[in-house]
Amino acid sequence: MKELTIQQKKVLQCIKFYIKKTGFPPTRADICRELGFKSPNAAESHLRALEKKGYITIENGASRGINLTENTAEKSRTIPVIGLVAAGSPTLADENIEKHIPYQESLFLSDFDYFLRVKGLSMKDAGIMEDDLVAIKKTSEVRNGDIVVARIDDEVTLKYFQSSGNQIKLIPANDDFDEIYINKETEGFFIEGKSVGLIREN
Amino acid sequence: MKELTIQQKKVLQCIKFYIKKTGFPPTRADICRELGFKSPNAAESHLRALEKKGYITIENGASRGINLTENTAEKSRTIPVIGLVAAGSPTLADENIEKHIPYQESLFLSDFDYFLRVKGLSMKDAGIMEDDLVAIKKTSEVRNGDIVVARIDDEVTLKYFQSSGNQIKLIPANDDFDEIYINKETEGFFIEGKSVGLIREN
DNA sequence: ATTTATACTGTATATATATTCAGTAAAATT
DNA sequence: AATTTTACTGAATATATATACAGTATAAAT
Repeated sequence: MKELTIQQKKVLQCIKFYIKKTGFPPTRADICRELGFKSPNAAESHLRALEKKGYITIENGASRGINLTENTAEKSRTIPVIGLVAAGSPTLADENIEKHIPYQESLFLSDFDYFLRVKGLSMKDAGIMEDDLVAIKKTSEVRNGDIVVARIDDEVTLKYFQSSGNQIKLIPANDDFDEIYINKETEGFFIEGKSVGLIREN
Repeated sequence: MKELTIQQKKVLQCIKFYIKKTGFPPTRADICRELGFKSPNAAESHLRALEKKGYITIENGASRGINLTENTAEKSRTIPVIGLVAAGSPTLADENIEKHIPYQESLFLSDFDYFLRVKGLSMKDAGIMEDDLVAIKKTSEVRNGDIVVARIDDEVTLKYFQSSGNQIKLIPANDDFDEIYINKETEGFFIEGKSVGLIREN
């Protein structure tokens, strides 16, 4: 989608805000009032620019006939689901994104950046099963006991985090798996984020 | 909230549908067209009735100045969280509702009626831990292998469902718990619903 | 028994609103 | 260097729209 100018962004924001506040779109005059324009044609031409760039549609002849385009409307944002593949980091790169699912703000207590699709049963005693979606917040600030997404070179795993001094222990929640010991300064080691919630689709 | 008449419901539905379709509310004339009225005053008086009963607000003088009230708008519905208490059934009675949380339609593949707050670890090997929220769809049509909410008199439990002939087996996912055997015709036995998903807040 | 609410038709109208036309000026693109 | 886009003011206007007023008729509430 074509980039918007600063003014066009302001007008678009104004429309979104107006709809949120009142439940219906603004008139040209409303936009002028909100943004300090003195001519309705200022609003009109911005609207036509937004239409041309595909951010809104305008129903000609109808009052308040502004409609936000699907990608413009924030009604239900979507969040990416990333597959936990043994080799390759869970970045937000397109090739790793499985799909997008709608989500509600405040679904979990903390906000988060993506869902990780769990492979394997290394965390089964923590109630994390194959194909579960773990909500991950991107951060490297984690505490002992947190369930973290750790990357060692190209290997990515979900484990309990435990550090003492310079040593870090990555503990699975399954007796069939072994603990992993790493030094904080080990090259190629990185904490991608931590789990803040979980969703399972039966 | 005061009950609506059949016609008023139709008008309200018409408004919702119009907004969904176009992105902005209808005019009086639009409503007349949709519902076959011949006078704009037919729409006008219905709108005033809906306003009086609290389903919409109308901004006087503004075109398309209709705003759906919070409880009317389905933007983000909330769904009740019911505590799974050993004695007492998970009905939607107010006294059993812990809180309401916002949820997004299509969060899970199937729709559901409430969240059940899990107590105990009888389903831990199925990845269902204490305090998890299990999305429950109210139904008595369940299949073998489904995780169901079963009620025996006042006792409510979450278990795997397994039936053969007239006998029903309720199987826990934890070796420390015993299976429960019941006859289909046993008095006081009832399937409240089945699990269609799970949410965990860390 | 009387009032109020429901459920409309039909006409009329003030005004809210989209939209066009005529300009000015700076910035970006070709 | 010429053209297009951006970013407005200012005025004018056809029409889209809310809304009031005058009726008719039935059902529900007080």
